[in-house]
Amino acid sequence: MVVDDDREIRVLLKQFLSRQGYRISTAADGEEMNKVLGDWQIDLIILDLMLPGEDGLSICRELRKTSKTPVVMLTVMGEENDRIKGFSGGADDYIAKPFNPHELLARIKAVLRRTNMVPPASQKAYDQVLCFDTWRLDISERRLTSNSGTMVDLSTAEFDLLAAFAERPQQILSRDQLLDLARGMVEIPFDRKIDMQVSRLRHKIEEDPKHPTLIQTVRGGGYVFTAKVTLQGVVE
Amino acid sequence: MVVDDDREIRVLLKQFLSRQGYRISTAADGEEMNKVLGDWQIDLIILDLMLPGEDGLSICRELRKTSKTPVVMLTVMGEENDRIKGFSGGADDYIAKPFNPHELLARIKAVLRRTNMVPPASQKAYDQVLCFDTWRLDISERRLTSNSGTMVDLSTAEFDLLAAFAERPQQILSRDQLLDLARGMVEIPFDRKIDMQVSRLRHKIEEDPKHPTLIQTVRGGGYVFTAKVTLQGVVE
DNA sequence: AGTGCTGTGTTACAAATCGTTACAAACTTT
DNA sequence: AAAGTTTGTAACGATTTGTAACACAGCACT
Repeated sequence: MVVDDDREIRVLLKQFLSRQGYRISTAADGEEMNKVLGDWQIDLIILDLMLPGEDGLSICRELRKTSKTPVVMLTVMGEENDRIKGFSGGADDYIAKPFNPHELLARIKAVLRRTNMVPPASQKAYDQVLCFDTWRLDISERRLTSNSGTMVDLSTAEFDLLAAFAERPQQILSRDQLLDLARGMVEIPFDRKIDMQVSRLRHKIEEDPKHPTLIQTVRGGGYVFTAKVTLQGVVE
Repeated sequence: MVVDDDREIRVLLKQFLSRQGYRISTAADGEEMNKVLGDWQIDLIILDLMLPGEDGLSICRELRKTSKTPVVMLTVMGEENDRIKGFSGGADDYIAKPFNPHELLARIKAVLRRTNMVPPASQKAYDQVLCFDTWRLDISERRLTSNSGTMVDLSTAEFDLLAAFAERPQQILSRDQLLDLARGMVEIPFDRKIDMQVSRLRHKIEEDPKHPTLIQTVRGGGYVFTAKVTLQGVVE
């Protein structure tokens, strides 16, 4: 369960973690959280420290009196005191916003393992290879190769951006969405980070970066990955 | 968690108990122990009675004021008074040095059972050989061999790091997590230990350490073991 | 068609992060 | 005790990422 007053975070975490095989409930505050807890068996709670009304820390403390459900606390970057307080409130782990969803996933898995709960099905979800144009993008091996077999060095940001695109072809993705999907970050006004990364990625994968065919610009809207993407599962 | 000023005991107990399926943090004195307790959920503390600075007995008494974490006290052979003092300080059990690690394990299990905590899954899970790329990693024999049968010398740290990776493939592991998983240590700010160990390990297992395919860097996130890992169980 | 405004692409450079080298300290083996 | 090995630290180099500024493209209005 994801407890955060920021609707965008709730929606995006639900989408991301659902794709990893988890079933996600969401709540905007402590009251809603307790209602969900009353109705559903919850294996782990991702709880924002800064909530309106009752804050995450006291919610966590109250929860600890009656429940052993593991808690991963979302804090504000750099607040070491909040981190320590989170643990003293009974949290099992913490992660600072802005965060990379993959790191959150790793922490969730670690916490569940620590509490002897079985992660969802397997890592098969990660054994996917996405094929487009003359490229093969291996998500679990974090590798891009051309059809002829030669590997292209992609930086962390470039790989994550390309993965976000390839997983959602033919959808216009705003800069805000791309930042969140690829980097787990929140956009600030007039932010040009994504434009820079798109330009760099185009230089690595487009035949003619000045006239891109894979990643196309939607003026005022963001970018769209227009390549036809096919999923090539790896047979075991 | 193992609290003992004797580094040898810390390392050996960590290795032995890790092989039994426990995750071990270590501390050299009470101050370090409290730091670890502030950051991590600890199920049981193995605490040496004779510590520099504040002794184990008073550490245990202080701990008992704020925590129910079970404590197994390490005492000196023949000190009946220490044994009695240990219990009066709140220890849950004691064992005299020099001790048989298997007896310590039995006492740990007994204490955990008494406090209704479930030990981790069976130790069968640890009689395992993990295969990836052209390598075979034997966890219980602590050995890495190539598919052609030649052995590679790995130092303790290198082996533990590789095991941590191979047991959690496709998951981004932060430096903090790696330090904990592989070394039972807590990261200090701007710590580069893991980076150094990763570099050394890459030189031993990667085909081209400058363009690593097994251990990949996630900038700002840590490292991820992207090799496909298969479990080859050892037939009993 | 011309003009002005807004949005995007690119370049240059600075900042941040990670990889490597060298060497010292700690540990292990002979 | 000496030699060998492992680990950690500091500093420098390499790579990645972000920012700012300028150039160019697209769109709306006249």
